[in-house]
Amino acid sequence: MTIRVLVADDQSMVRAGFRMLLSGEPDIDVVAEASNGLEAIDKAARFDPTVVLMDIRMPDLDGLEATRRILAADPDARVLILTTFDLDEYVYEALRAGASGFVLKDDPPEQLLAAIRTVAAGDALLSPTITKRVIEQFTRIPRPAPPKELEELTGREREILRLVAGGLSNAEIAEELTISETTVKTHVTHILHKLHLRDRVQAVVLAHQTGLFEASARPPAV
Amino acid sequence: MTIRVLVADDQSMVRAGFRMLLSGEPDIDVVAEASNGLEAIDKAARFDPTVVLMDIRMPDLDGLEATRRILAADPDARVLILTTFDLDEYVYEALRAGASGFVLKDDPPEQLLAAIRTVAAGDALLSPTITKRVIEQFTRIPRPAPPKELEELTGREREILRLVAGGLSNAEIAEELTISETTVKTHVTHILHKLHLRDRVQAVVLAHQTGLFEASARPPAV
DNA sequence: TTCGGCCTCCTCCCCAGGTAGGAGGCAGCG
DNA sequence: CGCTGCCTCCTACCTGGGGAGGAGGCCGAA
Repeated sequence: MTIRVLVADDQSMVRAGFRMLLSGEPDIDVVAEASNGLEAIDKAARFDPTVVLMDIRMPDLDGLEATRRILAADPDARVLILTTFDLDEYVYEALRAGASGFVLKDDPPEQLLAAIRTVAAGDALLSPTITKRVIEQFTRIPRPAPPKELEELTGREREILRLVAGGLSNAEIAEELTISETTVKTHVTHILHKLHLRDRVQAVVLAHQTGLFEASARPPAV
Repeated sequence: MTIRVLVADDQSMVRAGFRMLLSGEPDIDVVAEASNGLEAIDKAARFDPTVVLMDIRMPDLDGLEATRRILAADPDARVLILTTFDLDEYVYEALRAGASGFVLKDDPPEQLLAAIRTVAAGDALLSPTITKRVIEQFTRIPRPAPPKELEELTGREREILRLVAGGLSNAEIAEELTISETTVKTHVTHILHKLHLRDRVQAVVLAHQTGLFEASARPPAV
């Protein structure tokens, strides 16, 4: 099964470069090109590529917004962001927009190919320099002292609170912990009562002010 | 310049496997082995390896604590964490402990080799499946990296956002600013769209993480 | 003057989230 | 043994919040 690629970049030289690079790979086909965001959305819909290689800086509509819209239309679409600059803000933006990966145009060709295959396989990938920064972001932590009332929470409740503080909905939390949404609601209700809070929004505020969120950001449980 | 590797894993078969795998690489030498955390710390100090391949589950002292201590002794040390299960909830803890990367033992050999070289070069790396999870975690949560969109907010919108971040309901905000609740809703809707957020909960998370919520610290009444 | 951005307010509609109340399973403890 | 706390899940109900869409007034820039 060949990997169908859409190349979206406003510079024709870059597109040509990718065509050239990818033409040497038997398992990868470039099925379309786009020179701006709007075109990318259109072609993505019409050619249904396995992977969209997306530049960020493009006329008409930038790659980030284009990514958002493509993902909105087809949540299963995979977008691999290409960029020349390794500016942080774009990374976070891109990830939040739903991109599956982020590579630099001057990464070595084998890395680019590997990235395309990785993303096509449904995994995610960041180029190493980017990974490093993401990890650094992720890692730095403050930690004040928690109010004693927090201690009245059971282990499970604290776990739930952490996820609530991460901005997750009850449904997402349920999926995360593989329990029913009803159960999540029960826990949330108990948390609110114990902490004398009105709604989850206040719980988020409290969690962040006590540093509980940063202190214990937890991974998804697959 | 060859890459000097220390392999720390309690299973001798795993150590042997790595010796075998790495012996085929001219630029990589296994200079020492350790079968538990304490030994790993000791050998790391004595052999000064370029990269430490570290298992998490080990007797005496687990890989996370060993990583912390090695990093404490030598901040430039590079530790690449190995794990068997990709459900390992220790990913984040490992990163926080200062590990440079995280790979699965059953990743394809080329990936493992690439990981070692990447880490040796001073970059960071997560295996694709792990990256995917980190990203998922990362994306549903509005993240730091002050989104430039924050600047696109009008003065009024920012004012509203601050109050939202304080845990106030729309009605309370309306009263606070002596405008109608409808107007507040309109502003909130605009804020969410501009920042690409789903609901006010995520807005609160974002506001707190970007430090936007400084002055008007009005915690939810205990 | 016209145009666009901002602030204000409205209606109609839907759903996620919170409340109330109950219930079964399980483990630890006196 | 029975009691208690925790986790799990359920139904039924109501409301706050968010989406969509429209609208009028004010002000500064072109």
